[in-house]
Amino acid sequence: MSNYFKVAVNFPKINSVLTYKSELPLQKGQLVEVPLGRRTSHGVIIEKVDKIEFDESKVKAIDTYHDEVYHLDQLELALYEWMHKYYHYPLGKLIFDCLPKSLKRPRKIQFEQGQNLALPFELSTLQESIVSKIKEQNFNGFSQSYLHGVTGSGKSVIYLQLIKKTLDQGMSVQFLLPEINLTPQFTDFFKNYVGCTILTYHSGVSPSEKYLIWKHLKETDGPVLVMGVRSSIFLPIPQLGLIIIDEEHDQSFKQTDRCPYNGRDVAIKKAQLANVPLIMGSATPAMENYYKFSALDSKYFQLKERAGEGQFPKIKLIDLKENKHDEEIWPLTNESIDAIKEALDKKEQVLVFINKLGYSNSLQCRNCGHQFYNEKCGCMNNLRYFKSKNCLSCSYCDFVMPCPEVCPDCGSMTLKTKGFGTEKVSETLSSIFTDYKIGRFDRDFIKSTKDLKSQLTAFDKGEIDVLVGTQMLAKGHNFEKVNLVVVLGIDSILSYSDFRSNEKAFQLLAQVSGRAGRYSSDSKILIQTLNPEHRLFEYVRGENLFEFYPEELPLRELCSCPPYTKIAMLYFSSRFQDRLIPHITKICNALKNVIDKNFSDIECQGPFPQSVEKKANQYTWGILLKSKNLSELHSLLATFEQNYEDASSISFKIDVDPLTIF
DNA sequence: AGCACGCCGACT
DNA sequence: GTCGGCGTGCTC
Repeated sequence: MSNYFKVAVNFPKINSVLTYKSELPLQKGQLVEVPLGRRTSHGVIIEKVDKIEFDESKVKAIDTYHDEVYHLDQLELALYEWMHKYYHYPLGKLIFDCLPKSLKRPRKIQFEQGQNLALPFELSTLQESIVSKIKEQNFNGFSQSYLHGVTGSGKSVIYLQLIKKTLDQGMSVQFLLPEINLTPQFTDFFKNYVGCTILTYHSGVSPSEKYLIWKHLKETDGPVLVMGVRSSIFLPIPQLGLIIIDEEHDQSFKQTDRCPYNGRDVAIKKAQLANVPLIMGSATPAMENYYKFSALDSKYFQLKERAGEGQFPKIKLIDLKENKHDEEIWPLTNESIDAIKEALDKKEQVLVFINKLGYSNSLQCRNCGHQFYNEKCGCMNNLRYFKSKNCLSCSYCDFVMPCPEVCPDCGSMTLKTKGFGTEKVSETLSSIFTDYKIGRFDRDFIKSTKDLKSQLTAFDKGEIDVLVGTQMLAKGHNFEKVNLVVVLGIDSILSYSDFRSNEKAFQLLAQVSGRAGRYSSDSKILIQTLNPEHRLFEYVRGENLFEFYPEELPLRELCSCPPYTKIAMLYFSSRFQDRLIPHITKICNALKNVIDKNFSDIECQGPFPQSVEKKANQYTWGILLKSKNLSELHSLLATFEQNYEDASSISFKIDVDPLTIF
């Protein structure tokens, strides 16, 4: 007499839960191997069922047991099931996307142990009062608290106190943070002052280490502190007692490939399912969270002052309209150069921030005007020029070609560069400040955690005087001798037309300005812009950071955008534009029909092409769904999935809570 | 996603 | 003739 089991199988159809039979006493959450079509696949036992509602002869038998390290517990299974429903993503595929590779022969590793030192300073009155309010009011089962505090206001110290309280009760803490924040500087702070095992989990951790971390967590009861990026939310933490999400607003919490989940929102759900408190923090909260928390007195805490002697930097805007082009120093201005010179004379260090990689945005023939596109992937965007690697590369896929010596059209020898990136700026600075060392800090220059550490160490030791970098530079690092930050190329960010672009530009500028004057009372930010009257610049200064939100919220309400509505995108992709457009048009019309009849709260816009319509030889178009009512949105998406008929060579993807709608 | 079947053009 | 390109269909 065999039993029937529902098994979530690793394949990409929305109904990836299939029924199998077995004589074995299989447990919920157990990993198994099952026959699927003409092959075998991985699966997870979801539940035992007594009856099946279809032809018995079709049911196949479960093959074998699988790795016990990944045996899912009740909480893990519930979390995956919630994600499956919320993100409309196949359950089986979701689970196997989230679990690391199973290894037969992992190499040994040593886990780090906290030093349990006493704090060498006392908490401020404000910090102390926030800690005790959270402990008293929000530490009893699931609750959410928010720390809205400027850079340097001591959010970390508050986290630390709450971590210690949790560990003292024999419970573990899960600490989530953006990839780039996982620098030794940041983690060492916690390693010094807690007494338990500390596990760090990020993209630099090898499959072998990931496997062993998982195994360790499954086998231990002892309280641990896990500090990790987005994907660490899936770790099976023993005796979970607290979840913290630092830099909650950061875009890297959102996964862009596979299941487009937001690690922050999954973490909130996890805290709720595990019935533990959750703390979020940021200097520049996501609009959604400001909206949700700012009216909740007992859960929302503002820290408006820097804790140490550090003062907010002064903001100085340099109007590029008044600065004539000077080939020698372009893209910098005389004013920036003078300020950098002054700082270097004082033996201080300088950060220069640009949001672009490489040497120039594009190359163009001076003679015939020929431009270089990525013909292979088909997108009509210019290839970026990288001087030291002497190549042209596509910003949207991995296409790279060697830089041509002459124009392929007319044979002319002179190719001119247009626009600039980190490489160009560091070259210009090197030619001006010949006695100083100019360093770079971007994805192109820093490939690994090792590179990151060594570049930061070099800067700390003063081996580098000016550090030129992208976003990577803007997050989390504390530089003692930096009192000047120069910001270039911000105009291209201000001119995006997404509903979130103000928020993004604001967060970026605020973060960049948070890098200066952490330990000084005299620091400044120079921003080169064609648009110095832009209202965003008003809010970037520390004491004004809080004013951005009440100004921005009404605009969101006016355009029916989040946080006032929930949105989802439906993306359709194909190699054939002439099949894609009629198909998505038909789908969109059908959707609008259904919405008219049954979903009065939903608004449907589109179809429209993605901002880069063709990428890696695939055309992509989208449909936008907006709703004041989340459950209606989900029920429409579910209806769509059930009734959608596959069309040949067209794939589709659902993105719930997309970060961008173009 | 795999994996096989089947249909068509190209080449020993 | 048959090798292999890829379009199509199915997975308890």
